[in-house]
Amino acid sequence: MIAIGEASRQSGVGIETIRYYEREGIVPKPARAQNNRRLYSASDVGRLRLLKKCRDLGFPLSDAKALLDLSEGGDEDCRSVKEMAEAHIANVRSKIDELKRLEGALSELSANCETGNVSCPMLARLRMVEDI
Amino acid sequence: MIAIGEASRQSGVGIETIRYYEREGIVPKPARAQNNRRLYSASDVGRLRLLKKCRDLGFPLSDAKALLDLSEGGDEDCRSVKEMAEAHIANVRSKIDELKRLEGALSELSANCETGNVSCPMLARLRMVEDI
DNA sequence: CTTGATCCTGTAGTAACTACAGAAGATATA
DNA sequence: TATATCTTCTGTAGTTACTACAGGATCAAG
Repeated sequence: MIAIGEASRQSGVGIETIRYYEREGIVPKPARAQNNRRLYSASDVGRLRLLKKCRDLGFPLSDAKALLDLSEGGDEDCRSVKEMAEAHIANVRSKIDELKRLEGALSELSANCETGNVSCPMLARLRMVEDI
Repeated sequence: MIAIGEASRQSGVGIETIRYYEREGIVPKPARAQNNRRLYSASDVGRLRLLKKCRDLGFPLSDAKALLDLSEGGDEDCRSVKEMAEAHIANVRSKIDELKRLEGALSELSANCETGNVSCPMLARLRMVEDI
């Protein structure tokens, strides 16, 4: 059983975030030592690591929690996992598209901007762009 | 001079958001009718549209405000505009990369998940992934 | 025994909105 | 004219997912 700092190091989840997950009921309340400090087991750390991975993959915390619950439940309903993942993939793809268009628009704007100009043509363009 | 609902329609900025921008000092306080309702001019709407564009391009509100101020100021300092845009482009590019890796990881996970399975292999994988 | 690291609880702040509640005025229809 | 439905007003609180204190207790090392 390890303290919260070590659990944070091993899981990659910040100390304050671990306590926040506990407050929100995302993870169960951990054991406590006589001195009232939180004590984490290997499986507690495992839970935190799974949460971290889901969050890094961009799942909202609510989905991450659902995934965690499924993974605890034993009778994991594969369909809902797959559905969640696929909805999320679609999401990610449209975000990529959006950002690509954005990148194009921005670099075009920036290219037209000669450093040193007093009246900035980039702002002028910005005022007119319709096709973002 | 138009009411806030019409200004919202013409600018694409939500009514509550317009009032929020006003509270935060992002846009100047508009004129008021005798009945105390806000009245917007064409240039008020123009300001809102510029803000909308900046926000759609992903600039944080603080940058959007700076851009707006520059565009009002007449003596627009082109350099700071260009710098802002370029910092933002770098940002956008790294976000795209991140999302692409993410998309790969997710679709690999999802592909390994046969709908109907009781014990979901995707969750098993999720528990092990290191290379996000 | 003192220093510094770690931990505790509880509260408040962050970004950028969004969503009410409750009241007043405006517009359209019967 | 009465009624009903919109739109707007102010002010406050909620959202997401943390992050940052403040003020105090405890622990480990020298």
